[in-house]
Amino acid sequence: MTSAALHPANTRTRILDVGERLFVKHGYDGTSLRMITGEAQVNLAAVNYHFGGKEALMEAVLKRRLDWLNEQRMRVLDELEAAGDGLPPRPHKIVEAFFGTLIGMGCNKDLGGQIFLKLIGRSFTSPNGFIRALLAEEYREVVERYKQAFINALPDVPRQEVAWRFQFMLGATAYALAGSDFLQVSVQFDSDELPEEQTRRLWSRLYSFLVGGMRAPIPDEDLLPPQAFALASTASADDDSPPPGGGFPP
Amino acid sequence: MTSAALHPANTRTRILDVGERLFVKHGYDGTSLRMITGEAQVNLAAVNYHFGGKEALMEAVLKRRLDWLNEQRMRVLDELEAAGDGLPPRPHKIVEAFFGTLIGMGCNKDLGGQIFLKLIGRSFTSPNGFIRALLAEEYREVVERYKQAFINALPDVPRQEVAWRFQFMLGATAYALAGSDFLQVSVQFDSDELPEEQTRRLWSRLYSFLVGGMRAPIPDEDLLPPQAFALASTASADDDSPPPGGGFPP
DNA sequence: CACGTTTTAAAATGAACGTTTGAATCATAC
DNA sequence: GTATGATTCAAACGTTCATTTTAAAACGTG
Repeated sequence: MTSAALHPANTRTRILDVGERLFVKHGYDGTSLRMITGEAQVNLAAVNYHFGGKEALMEAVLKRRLDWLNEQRMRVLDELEAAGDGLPPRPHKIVEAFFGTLIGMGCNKDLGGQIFLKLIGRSFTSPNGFIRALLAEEYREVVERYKQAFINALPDVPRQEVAWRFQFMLGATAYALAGSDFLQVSVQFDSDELPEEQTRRLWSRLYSFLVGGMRAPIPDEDLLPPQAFALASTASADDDSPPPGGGFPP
Repeated sequence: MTSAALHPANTRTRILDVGERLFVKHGYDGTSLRMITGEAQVNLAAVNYHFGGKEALMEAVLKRRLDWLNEQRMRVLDELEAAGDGLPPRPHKIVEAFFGTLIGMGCNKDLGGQIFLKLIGRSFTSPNGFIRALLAEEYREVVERYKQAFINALPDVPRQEVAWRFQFMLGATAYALAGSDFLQVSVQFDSDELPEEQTRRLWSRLYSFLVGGMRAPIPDEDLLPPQAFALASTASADDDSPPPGGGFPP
């Protein structure tokens, strides 16, 4: 008799919750089914029974949140366009609709909270192809619609440019969410601050940064990169000499 | 006799080159020493002999590029400050110095090219603690100096704000470099374009986005996030009902 | 040529991995 | 009470992993 009574939910949900947390902490490859089932206090075979395998579990973990998120995003954009009397929504409102909806999930434990924000932030650059493929498929419809909304809202900006800036915004957001140690070095957290309060501060700052980037002047096509581009002479990156004595080899 | 004559360099460098490429393709956890030594056509034990182990190999792969990159960054900022007659460099020149130096490496095969850009882009959010710790240590000095340069260049922007925007810029850059499939869906590449040309176009677009974000108005502290924040009623993310018939369980 | 460094080869270690299996257990309806 | 289907369980499967240990072979250099 394992003490399942201590836990809030059934086996399936417990696996999803623990899996979500451990996939964030150690990555997909770095998380074993034994770690998950051990912490969730369920049997090892339960994952295969309920989901069919490790990949299918990851898929279920992601879809549980993404389905809700993308429905919400569609609904918010619906309302935005309905309120405009035929006029396209302003760019900053579209930014708010797409990214604000995501960040908002960080304040709601029932929606995964900050754990899910980290998971989604890291999944975009996962080395596992099936994760990126799943995300691309889950996001395709929503991204297509929002991209069109941006294009309509910014008639003077070339379509290509809009697509790139969407990409940059996604990156700045995903990266801020992924929350590396790096951030904690470079940015001083008020350590006794609630996560929800942290998330709100993050949002106000991210929001103005994204809108600022989205409204930037169209880049000069002929802009030349700095001197570092295409320099070949000063580079001696390969070190063919043997390692210094005392280190390896022994 | 394995055909070592086909390869351009010695064992050490061949391991570093193949390791760099495979760590990008499959991630650190997803790359085995057998994959590396097999593709590099060196003995399995060579990694342990030359580097001491898998982690030490990853460390060597990263340091080979980062040492050069950070020296270059220091040098460029030196020149920028020397040319200013006591005046602090303009913000957009600092952006160019920090991120342009990085992007420029993508055009130089001897410096790792786009492979290294992807590696560094993904390493920041790696689930492996020692990788993030290594990056934090390698970047500490340079980031501290550039952050101070930004603060001097933007006397009206609070220090905290500068740190956050630095973080956002890093994210947008790292994410653009990590180059998920997502980007290739959302952005149409001219497929017969040279990687160097791609990198130059990326830079001009990224540059204007970053500068635009850096110059955005200071965010309103009391900005309230959209309706998605702290909503709890409509959420029913947990599905405790058994899976539908036909799927799992069998 | 001789010597120390580097590379190769093959084998073995112990641990951890995802997955499978068949029996035991539980809840529920007859 | 017992039959039934869903769930949980302990145990084992075969594979792969990083690492270590042998030893001999190839190499560059004084």
